[in-house]
Amino acid sequence: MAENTQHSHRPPSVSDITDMLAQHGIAHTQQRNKIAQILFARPQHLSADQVLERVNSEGNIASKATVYNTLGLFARKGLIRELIVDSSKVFYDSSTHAHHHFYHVDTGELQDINAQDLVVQHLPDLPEGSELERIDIIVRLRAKAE
Amino acid sequence: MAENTQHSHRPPSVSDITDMLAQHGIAHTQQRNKIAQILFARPQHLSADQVLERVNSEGNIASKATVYNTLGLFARKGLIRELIVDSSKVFYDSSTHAHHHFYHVDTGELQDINAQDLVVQHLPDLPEGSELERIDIIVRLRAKAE
DNA sequence: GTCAGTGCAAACCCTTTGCAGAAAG
DNA sequence: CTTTCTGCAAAGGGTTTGCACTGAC
Repeated sequence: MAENTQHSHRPPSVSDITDMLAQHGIAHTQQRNKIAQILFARPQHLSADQVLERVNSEGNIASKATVYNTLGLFARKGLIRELIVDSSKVFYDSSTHAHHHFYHVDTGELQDINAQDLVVQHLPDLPEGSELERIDIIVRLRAKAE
Repeated sequence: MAENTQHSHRPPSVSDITDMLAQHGIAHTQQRNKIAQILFARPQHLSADQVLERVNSEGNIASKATVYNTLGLFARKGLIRELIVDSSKVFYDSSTHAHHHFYHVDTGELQDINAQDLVVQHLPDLPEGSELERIDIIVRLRAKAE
């Protein structure tokens, strides 16, 4: 049974990937499969450039345009999450469940914070006519100056 | 007495601006003064482009390079705060006191949330060797689909 | 055969930089 | 005078796009 999802911490099988794409209404192609395999190998935060590099690390699988287009598609379809943390590039998070992030400003490294470890006490009333999309919490860290 | 600061909600006078720059170790020039006047006229969130436009709305005061350089300088010196909210551009917040933001994803509009209206219940232990720089909370909103 | 997906290169846009000239003290 | 700041234009870097080609049903 193909019950792995992007929430699992075990690498999904090829058929899990196929199912995952299908469930989100995404046609599967060689390139999309490979990109999904890389993303969902484990919970991680990758830039488009890093994905491109890994996709083609063992042969030419996908072009830059396809990687960008595919990451955008996956994000729109809810398979992955765009993280806006750094003004110079976007990161893609292969975990979409509610959680937050440490961001090491010196290294550019991202690290998960479990949702239950960082709870918002009381959300203020939302402005008229708007509804909540999501709450992003970024805890910015720097190397400790001893 | 020039007691207005960027925390005030009353537009600071010219001499307040001069003092503010001096207190942050920034030499004052015609361009920097004008940019500061625009930023601190009221608490607001402006992109570099918006600042550029306003600076030159009544005559050529500063070039694009100067506006970018000055905003970067002000942010490094702590007069203003860089907001990373949108992958396409940086916003500068003329309020540096602790507070958070609503972000209307449809319109790109930013709105303040008072720090006391959105409290983090318990911060998880920070990773070894790191110290807190700051916590950014962005409440992303979309137009309500009625 | 049809239509969606892909690849390439060029375009884009925000931002940064190099360097010569201007301004401030 | 000397040093810092400014302006211009060009370069930079991540991302998007136009369009012809490919490939899957």
